[in-house]
Amino acid sequence: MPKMPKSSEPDRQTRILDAAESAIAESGFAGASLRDIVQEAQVNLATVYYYFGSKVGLMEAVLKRRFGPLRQEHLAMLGKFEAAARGRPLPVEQILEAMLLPPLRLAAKAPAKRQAVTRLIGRIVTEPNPQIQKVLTGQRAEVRAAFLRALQHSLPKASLPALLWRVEFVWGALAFALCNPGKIEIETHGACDLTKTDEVLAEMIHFFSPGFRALARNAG
Amino acid sequence: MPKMPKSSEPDRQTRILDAAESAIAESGFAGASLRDIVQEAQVNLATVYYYFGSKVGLMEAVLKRRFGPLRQEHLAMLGKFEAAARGRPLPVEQILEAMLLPPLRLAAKAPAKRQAVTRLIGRIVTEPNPQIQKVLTGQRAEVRAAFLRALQHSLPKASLPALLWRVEFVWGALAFALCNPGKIEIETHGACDLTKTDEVLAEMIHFFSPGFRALARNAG
DNA sequence: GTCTATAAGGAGATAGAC
DNA sequence: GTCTATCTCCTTATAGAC
Repeated sequence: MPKMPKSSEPDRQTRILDAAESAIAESGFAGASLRDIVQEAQVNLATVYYYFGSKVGLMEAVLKRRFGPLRQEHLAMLGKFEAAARGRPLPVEQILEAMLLPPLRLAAKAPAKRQAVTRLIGRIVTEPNPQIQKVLTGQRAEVRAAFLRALQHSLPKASLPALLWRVEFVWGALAFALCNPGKIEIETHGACDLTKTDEVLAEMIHFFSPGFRALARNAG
Repeated sequence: MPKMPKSSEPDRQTRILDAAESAIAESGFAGASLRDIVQEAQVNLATVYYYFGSKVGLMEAVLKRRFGPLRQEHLAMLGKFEAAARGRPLPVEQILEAMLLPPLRLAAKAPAKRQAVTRLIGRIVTEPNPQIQKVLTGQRAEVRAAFLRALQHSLPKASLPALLWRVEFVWGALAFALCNPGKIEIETHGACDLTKTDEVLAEMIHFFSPGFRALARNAG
């Protein structure tokens, strides 16, 4: 049975992953240095190599820790809705909720970690490095395919490119909102608050669903 | 009269800016190294310091070269539509066109530079470094304010937060689509092609305008 | 598992010759 | 304006003691 320290700090691997997440958020994957990371995590430099093998290994572990569970939540939520619908098409509002709510919940975490988690999303989205991308493209494709299937079922008259573009646009709006934590709040003088998950979710669903429903009428 | 070499390569400053743009696209602001940049630009390391003073100075120059003109195009296009409307509210489709077309045009540049330019947009969007952000926040605020005014004029019943969120969502969808050049094309097996500016513009306008128009009816 | 010590090279920046 | 040479510090990574 692994140790569970009664109080204070998490174990070394977790501290390293947390620190790495912060460093990536601040400086990107290439700019994040192991020395900054081990200082913040209060571990020795060699500890990183013992647990993660290399810098790339650590980066991959950082991504897997967050995005593995996220993928599962996406598929689980969509599956729950589909099971309840018993083969009938889902309303686009439900499909959007299954797309948006898991990442919004992830972003509503404890304030100390919130900025690191959300900015990590932004760093990934814009990272062309193949070694980093490879960790995520597989599961991204799986999640996108699931949502695309649901949308095609609900909007049979819509063309495939129209749906593909719209899925990209929704991901983009979400990623952009998430990866600028604090900035949107400041620039809108508090009118927009990303931590109010329910409000943001409602706003996004109200904004996007008419654009999807328009595809039900004409061939899009 | 400054030299204009008859053929071949642009001048040193331009070569450095181009190379820096590529390096930022690949590795981010922190990860881009001057040594990689000068090698690609085929200039001596000291040349960077002669023309740009420091790494930060070079980064700022890279941003200003692209985003100064972009801001002007945004305001010019919106102003043109508003002049033609003579005080009457603009259709949301026109406001969206003025938001979307200038960046889409920028992204449709010569193939060699296209990826660097579009990924630069992504890198900026996700960069929390204050020194980098400071270069852009001012003009971003000006452009956003202009579009917000136009939207409030066209949709007087809409609440301010509803409009602010929607503007963020549109920017996000655009930035996300732009900063993944090539990836969307591949993942959709060619169904989505970012270089077809007119198609992408039409797709985005069709997707977003119903969500704005919905605000004309109810208080959003 | 955790540490010290160190290798081997890359980083930004500058002085000074031409 | 352009270049060489160099300073100083930081980088990833590893060998080996405990």
